[in-house]
Amino acid sequence: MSQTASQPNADPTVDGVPPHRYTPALAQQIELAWQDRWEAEGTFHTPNPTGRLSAGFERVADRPKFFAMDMFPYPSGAGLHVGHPLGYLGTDVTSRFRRMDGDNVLHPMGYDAFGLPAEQYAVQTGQHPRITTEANIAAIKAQLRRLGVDHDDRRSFATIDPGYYKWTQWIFLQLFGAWFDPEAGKARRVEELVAELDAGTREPAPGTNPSGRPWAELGEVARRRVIDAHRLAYLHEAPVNWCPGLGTVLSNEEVTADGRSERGNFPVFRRPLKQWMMRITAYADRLIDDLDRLDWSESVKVMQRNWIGRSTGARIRFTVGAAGRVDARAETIEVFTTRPDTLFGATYMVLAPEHPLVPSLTAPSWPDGTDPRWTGGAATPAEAVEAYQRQASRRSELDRQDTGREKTGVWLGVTAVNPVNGRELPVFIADYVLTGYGTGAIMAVPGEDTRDFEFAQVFGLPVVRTVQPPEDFDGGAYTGTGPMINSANDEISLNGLDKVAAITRITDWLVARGSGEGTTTYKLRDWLFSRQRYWGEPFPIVYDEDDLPVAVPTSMLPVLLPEVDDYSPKTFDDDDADSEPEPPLSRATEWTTVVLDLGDGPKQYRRETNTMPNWAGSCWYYLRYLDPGDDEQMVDPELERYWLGPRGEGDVGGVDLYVGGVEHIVLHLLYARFWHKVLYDLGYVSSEEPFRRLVNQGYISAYAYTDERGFYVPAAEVVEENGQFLYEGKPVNREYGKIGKSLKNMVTPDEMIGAYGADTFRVYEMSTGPLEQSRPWETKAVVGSQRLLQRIWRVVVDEETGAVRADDDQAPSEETLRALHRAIDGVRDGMATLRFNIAIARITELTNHLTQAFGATSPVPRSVAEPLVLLVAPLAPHLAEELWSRLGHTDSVAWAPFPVADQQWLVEDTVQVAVQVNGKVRSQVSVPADADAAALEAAARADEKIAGHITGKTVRRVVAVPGRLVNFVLG
RNA sequence: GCGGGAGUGGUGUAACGGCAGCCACGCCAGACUUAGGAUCUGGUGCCUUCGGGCGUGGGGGUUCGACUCCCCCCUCCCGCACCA
Repeated sequence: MSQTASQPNADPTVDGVPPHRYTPALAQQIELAWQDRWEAEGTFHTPNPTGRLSAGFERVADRPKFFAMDMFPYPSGAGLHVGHPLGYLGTDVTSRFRRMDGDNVLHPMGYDAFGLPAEQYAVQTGQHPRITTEANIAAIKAQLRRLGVDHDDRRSFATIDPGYYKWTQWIFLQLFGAWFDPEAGKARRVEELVAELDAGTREPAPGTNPSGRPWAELGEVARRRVIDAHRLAYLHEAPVNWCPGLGTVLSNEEVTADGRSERGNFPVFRRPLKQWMMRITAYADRLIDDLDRLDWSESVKVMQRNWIGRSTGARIRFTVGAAGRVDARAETIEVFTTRPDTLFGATYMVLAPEHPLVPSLTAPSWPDGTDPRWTGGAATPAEAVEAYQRQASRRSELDRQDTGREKTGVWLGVTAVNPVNGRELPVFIADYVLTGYGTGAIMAVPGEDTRDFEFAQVFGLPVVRTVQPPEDFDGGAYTGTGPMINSANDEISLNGLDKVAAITRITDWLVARGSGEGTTTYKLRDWLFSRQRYWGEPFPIVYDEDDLPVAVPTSMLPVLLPEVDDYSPKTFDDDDADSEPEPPLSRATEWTTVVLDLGDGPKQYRRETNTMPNWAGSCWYYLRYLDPGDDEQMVDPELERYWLGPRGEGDVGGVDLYVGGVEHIVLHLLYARFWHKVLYDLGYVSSEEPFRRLVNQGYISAYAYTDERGFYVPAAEVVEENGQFLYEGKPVNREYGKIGKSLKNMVTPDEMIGAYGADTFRVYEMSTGPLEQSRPWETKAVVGSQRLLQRIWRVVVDEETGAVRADDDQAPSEETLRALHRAIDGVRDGMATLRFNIAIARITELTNHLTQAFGATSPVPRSVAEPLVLLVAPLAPHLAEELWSRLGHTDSVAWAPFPVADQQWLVEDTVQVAVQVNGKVRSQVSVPADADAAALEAAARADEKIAGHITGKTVRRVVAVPGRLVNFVLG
């Protein structure tokens, strides 16, 4: 452990420093000794109610359980900076508090270890990623241990352990072996689907049976394809971001606005590839609805709701009219709209450029007199369409969503018919309509939609208003509310109705005519689950002679990651858009081909060579903490019920406190919730949600400084003088940002622990604000926390003699008792609400009171000294253990009962009450705490200053709140 | 643009609708010291003619009373962003 910072305190042997002062050197000594003892004695071993980790359960059997957890770290090798431990310390303080207060506390820690950084390092060095990963894990473990966290080390694991990813693969097989029954609203096993199809009680779901022939007439291979299309984990040909230069597909987040890879700046192409997908969209409703049952912040819930993006509306079908078309074959364009009420205002239609109907709808030629703005300057619609499609395909998804761009598009040369009024609507393609959302086609209502209005302006299309705008409306699209207008035909009128009523009426009309129906769509897409990478979980899937996927039997798990010579995917010429991904595993030829007996004799199979994404291992790790050594099952149902089960009717269950960064709000938490719900449906877990209470800890940033050239200078060496910041005597400019090497403002926990000890570091981090709040780091302020711990130490230990100052016989004064119980009350409040700053402030007040009352050497009543040590124990556990032991206790303070405030000492006998005149405080009077309003008023009137204010005036009203204040309202 | 959150001393923050600024950093003074980046004690919102006045981003409102509740505006942070 490096100790680069200089110690601010003198060595204890130097003259002037008392020999038994709590110095950083002594803190180090105490901390290391207690960390060894905790480990040797298994102080933080949490007993399970049953199974191999159940030893000692009888000690905690009557306690309520409490499961506290951090988002586990990815061991990057870059090392921790002072911002990283914030959340870990928050759960640590909470778990220590809950243990002392009588809970059976589970507080484990594991490591998310598959992933790209280790693989890239392996590609560069040729070293196996496991080696660097394990070294990084060891480094983080040592840092966490040095912070004094109370993790149960027996429950630790990494996602790369074969004993762990065996069960990640097993969960994949559960998803592969299940389908979503929309009637039941839940996942069921594929065997049940087959049985219902065989029995004729169920038809294949829409889109799963391309041949359209009845199930009974399908051959075996065709039937398997139908089944495979139902599965929650399924293969799907989908457009992905293929980057030949990197040899891999990229997520949307990894592609820049100009269509290149964020890493390496290689061209990225949208191309269809067969990939594993997870049918998370089937769970969209439950993922939204169950948010209401979670103890999460509203902002996180809103983000998840937005990501899922549920919107209700209607599908409406338009038949394509005759204009310009020679082959009069009828086509139907289906659109999705949230505003079917505005159907009378539709004046044109737009398809996404990639819409499958585009080729068949494109007219052979432009009709005479076609507006030149509609043709894109092309001689025929086909040429215009081709040019426009090419242009659109070169734009990345991100770029297409840039709202500032002027609307573009071309006319297909045809019109469709508005079912409500027979109006002929020209059909365009335009890239402001997205392929993946809704039906990839819209009815355009420029009167009430901003985007459609913009397009209509550019292309000279008519605008029909169907919602009455207010008097002062100044044009453009009116998206507000108002009565419907211009919306009637022979059969139906919406005029005068409000939006909700109009939607209901028009939808009923469309349904009756067979032209549409109410529906719901989602922004959420199914989860792309394949990666062309080495350092991930292999799929437990092989392909047979029909090239169809077959599950590897559970008995053959785990499918171990094979050794390879080269960890990189095959890369191609940067612009080779037609190249095929070739994952690293595909080159492990002895591995990819395998002979297995899957029940019908030994046959040759080909293994899946993609690996799972990084999210897989983090989707379910909370379940594995319950017993990571279990080789028989993913999780013992009895343990799951105990640690995660619902606490009562309607309760979702789950981890009691989950702390982590905001960056995982959407993807990780959504994916984990999805898997958990599948496991719930299939009967493996009793809880409906994985994380009952979620807290996002704030970030710690730090000041950084630039010189006159704009270069960053080492922040640690900048001094402040008279409000100016100087580096080597020259003024520098102060900025504020992420802690790290690039801003030269890195501060590590190791440095702080070296300079002050872990307890001081813990107290400082916890004292700077509520856990959720982001905050600046300020090294110079750490000393305040050290001073506090020194004063607490001094309350118990005489600095000169080392003798314990606790006095068994002395009774504390009433004033001291009040200070103590106020502190207990406040500390409990702070602990329960994760506002550790409050808890520390109350501890400081008590300490300051004791320092004043008893000086540096007088005996301190044991009945006050001991509770003080207990109060600070969750925050500064090493210091507390040492003092607790010096006070004569042989057991760890970690299991000592947390003090309970006595109400008697929380109420005062007499209270100071403010006296206001016209709402302004003019005086204070001292009255008995139980004085009623009349007594309060009398005391206030008797006060000289008040008498001076009210004599000769008319007192119109007197407000007297017992225990609070008196307010004279003058007339 | 839409949605969410937040604006309080020099700084981090604290205040069941009831005395704004607890606690800490910093700063000022003192004690102990050869010394102080140690420790301890006291002071520290702003203005002031020393009576007091003004203060929680700005403006309104509700109330006897508003940092707190309501409306409008400003600023900052976060998320989403042509999602039909």
